[in-house]
Amino acid sequence: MNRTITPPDVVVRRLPLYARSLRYLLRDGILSVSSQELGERINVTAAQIRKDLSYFGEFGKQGIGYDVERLLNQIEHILGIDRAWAVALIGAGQLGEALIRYEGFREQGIHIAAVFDANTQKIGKSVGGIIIEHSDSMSTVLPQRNIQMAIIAVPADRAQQVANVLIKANVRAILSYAPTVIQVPEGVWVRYIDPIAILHSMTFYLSRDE
Amino acid sequence: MNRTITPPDVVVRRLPLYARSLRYLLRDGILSVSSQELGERINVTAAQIRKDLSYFGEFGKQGIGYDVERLLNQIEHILGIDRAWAVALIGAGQLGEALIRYEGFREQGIHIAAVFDANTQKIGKSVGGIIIEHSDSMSTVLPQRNIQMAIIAVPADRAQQVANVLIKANVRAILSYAPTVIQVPEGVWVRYIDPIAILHSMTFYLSRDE
DNA sequence: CTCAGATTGTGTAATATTGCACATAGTATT
DNA sequence: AATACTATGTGCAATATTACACAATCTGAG
Repeated sequence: MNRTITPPDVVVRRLPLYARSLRYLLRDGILSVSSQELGERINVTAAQIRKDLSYFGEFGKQGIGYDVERLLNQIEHILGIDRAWAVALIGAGQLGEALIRYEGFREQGIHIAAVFDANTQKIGKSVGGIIIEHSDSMSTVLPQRNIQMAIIAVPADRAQQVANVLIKANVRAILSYAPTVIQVPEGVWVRYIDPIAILHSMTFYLSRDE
Repeated sequence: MNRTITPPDVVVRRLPLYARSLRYLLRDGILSVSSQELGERINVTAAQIRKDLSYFGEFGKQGIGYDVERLLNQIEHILGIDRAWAVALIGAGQLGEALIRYEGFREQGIHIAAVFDANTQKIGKSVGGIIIEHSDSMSTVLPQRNIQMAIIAVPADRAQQVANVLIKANVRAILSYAPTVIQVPEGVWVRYIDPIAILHSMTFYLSRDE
């Protein structure tokens, strides 16, 4: 029985994809789905889906499959996304502004609750209904608003300093758009969005066979 | 000897990180680096770096380490990023515009050579010096300009259709920002940028210990 | 020219991840 | 109530990835 051991991170990373696919099924009025069908939609084998889910419990019915709405609710509960999360955004440049205006975050329970920038010109300015605050106020504002998650959208050479402040202010999950690896202590999670690295890894295959 | 077998994709994905770190070292005037030092900067073990590189050749000197500039050049050559790549961008919305204006792409040899949108209101408009063209012209324009790589920045429900057209037009590498899995035939590479999925996978750990 | 110190490249072991395949259990049909 | 289907949950096998550890090799000092 898998349920007794902690799920590998690869499994945790797939759960949001399962959840999203189930949301689309639900929207399309599909009430029931098999691991086979779900897998075909997201290019994951049926066995993998079943095994992944087995880390958290038994959610299907033999001979039938999964109740879409029920499984979605269960996964959302497992991930803790059955509630909204307050997130801080650091860096209100081109990218930062685009992120603030992106509707997808709020729709999926990601609530940008604070925006910080180091440029005094920008402080007090409102973007998408949110007032930009000065970076120096991070360490007081973050604990006040109980923010545990942050998005870094500053230049690479400032990312580590920003992360250090975040960590001191008890932020424990960071999504960084800065093209540099951030050092964090045990217990803090960092993930990266790195389009250039992705494109550069694909050029390998394009170069190869031509 | 590793060099005789094709490198696993995990290895290929790490190469751009090695390259970037080397670029930073070079910029800082550091001429030589050991696998140990390089690894500490990007949180990869020294053995992993050495083994990864061994898929492509021998680049270091025993007792010394690696010549930063030389290794960087070699990796850039392996990845095929020692030249510029023409990339198409599909979708000139909020996100698309931010991507066009992002300097990082051009600096790293990613040359946005065409921008398409389905909205006739936007056609002919110039963004960041590039004229937006109509999506219908993709199938003729892409082969003309010999574009093999594309970035999808359209809503989820249009992503698959766009991908289909791209593939017909011989695009073989796709970076998609749309929150949905795209089906592609053998020989076409797809990767995703999915900040919501990333944040949702981190909330798992935050929920867990509180 | 020899020795000490450093660091690579890699065979092999260890670990992690994925996939197979089947007993089990549910539904539908007759 | 028996049979035929279907699809789950999971033990185990297969594969993939990472880490270890050491012989080989380079440099520099004396």
